[in-house]
Amino acid sequence: MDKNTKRTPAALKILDAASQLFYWKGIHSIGVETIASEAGVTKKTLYDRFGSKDQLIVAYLEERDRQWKKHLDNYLDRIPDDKPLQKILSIFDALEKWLETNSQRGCAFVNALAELPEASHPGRKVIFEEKRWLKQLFATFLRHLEFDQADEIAEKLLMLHEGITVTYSMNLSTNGIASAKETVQLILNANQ
Amino acid sequence: MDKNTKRTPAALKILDAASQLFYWKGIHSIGVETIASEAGVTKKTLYDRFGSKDQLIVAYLEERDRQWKKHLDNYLDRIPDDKPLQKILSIFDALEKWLETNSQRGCAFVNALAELPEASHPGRKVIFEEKRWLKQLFATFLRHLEFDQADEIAEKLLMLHEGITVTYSMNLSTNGIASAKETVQLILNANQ
DNA sequence: TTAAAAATAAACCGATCGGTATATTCAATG
DNA sequence: CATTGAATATACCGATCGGTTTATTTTTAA
Repeated sequence: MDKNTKRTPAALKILDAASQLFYWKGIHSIGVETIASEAGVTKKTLYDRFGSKDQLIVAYLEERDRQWKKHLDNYLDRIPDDKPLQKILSIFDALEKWLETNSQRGCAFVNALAELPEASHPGRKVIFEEKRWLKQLFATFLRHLEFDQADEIAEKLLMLHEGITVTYSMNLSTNGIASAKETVQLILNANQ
Repeated sequence: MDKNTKRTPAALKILDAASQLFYWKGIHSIGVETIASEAGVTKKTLYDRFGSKDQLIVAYLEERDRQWKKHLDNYLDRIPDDKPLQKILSIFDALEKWLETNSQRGCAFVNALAELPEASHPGRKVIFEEKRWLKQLFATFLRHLEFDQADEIAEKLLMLHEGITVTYSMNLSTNGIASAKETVQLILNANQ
């Protein structure tokens, strides 16, 4: 957000176009030429603002991260801080809505990781950090609930989170994510 | 396998090289030139045997499917047919070993789907069919166990299966897949 | 108002992409 | 032994890749 206010109008259009194209068509199948023309902008402008395709990829991932966290906050903020159980459940509600509106092609981070095998690519840091962050968010709420082994349970919840996303994108979750939420309840009940 | 016995030696070398390169480097970042040279073979031979890169991609996915099912059978065959519960659990044991030895970079099918956005690409059929098959395998064993709603529970198990794979590839499953197996037990106990 | 930053326009670069052509050699089988 | 399928070697194709260059115009702030 701080980062976005300092972006020029053309940079915003580029990031917008790149986000859609990268997500829906894949990172490597889309060329900078396509992104520039889709954004109604010159390739020169793209390179002046972002430096390289790799840096644009990083910006795309960071922006996706920002949007997901903003979306998630809309859900978390409605739950009072003394209801950590409901906070956890609301993460899955947020995910459900997110999948319906922004993620018909699966998790942008998982997909991007598939296309970024080089250990040194800076985009990978963004991806790993995003998942680690979510796991820690689960763990924090679990600790408030005074669960033993908060980290272990957080791991299970994260697994579910990722599993839903994959199956949803393959049209294998026939009941929306209701199945997943039942399993969440099961895990929480079992360890309390 | 029937398909593999009729493959020429060069075709086998090509498929072998392509499988490794596609899985570890991604489908679009690897060119046919690289595959041919890695296989110690001419590009002409590659095109004589596989026709196009897209058809080679399909062959790669079919071969991966064959190998996973063969690996899985090694586990399932050890369990007698009148123990469907243990059959289900052995699927997750098979997955654990599979992840350790063949899947450090996540699920080949999920990754490939990320790179094949076009609805008409024949590789997508292979991918969807693989997941649908696994879900049905779960459902079959659950029906033998006389579970109500075998399909719904199969869905939950598939979610776990996919979730493990994702978190494993991101080094987020600190206890191997022990956490996942606990959740499997939880699901099975809850619905019996 | 004026100077700097941002954006346009368009040509250009070497490298690589997937795929083809032609001509030659090798290996197996009837 | 002859035929045929498989493989090699190599040059080539147009298209596209990510990225650069130069020159000009527009926008924005001090």
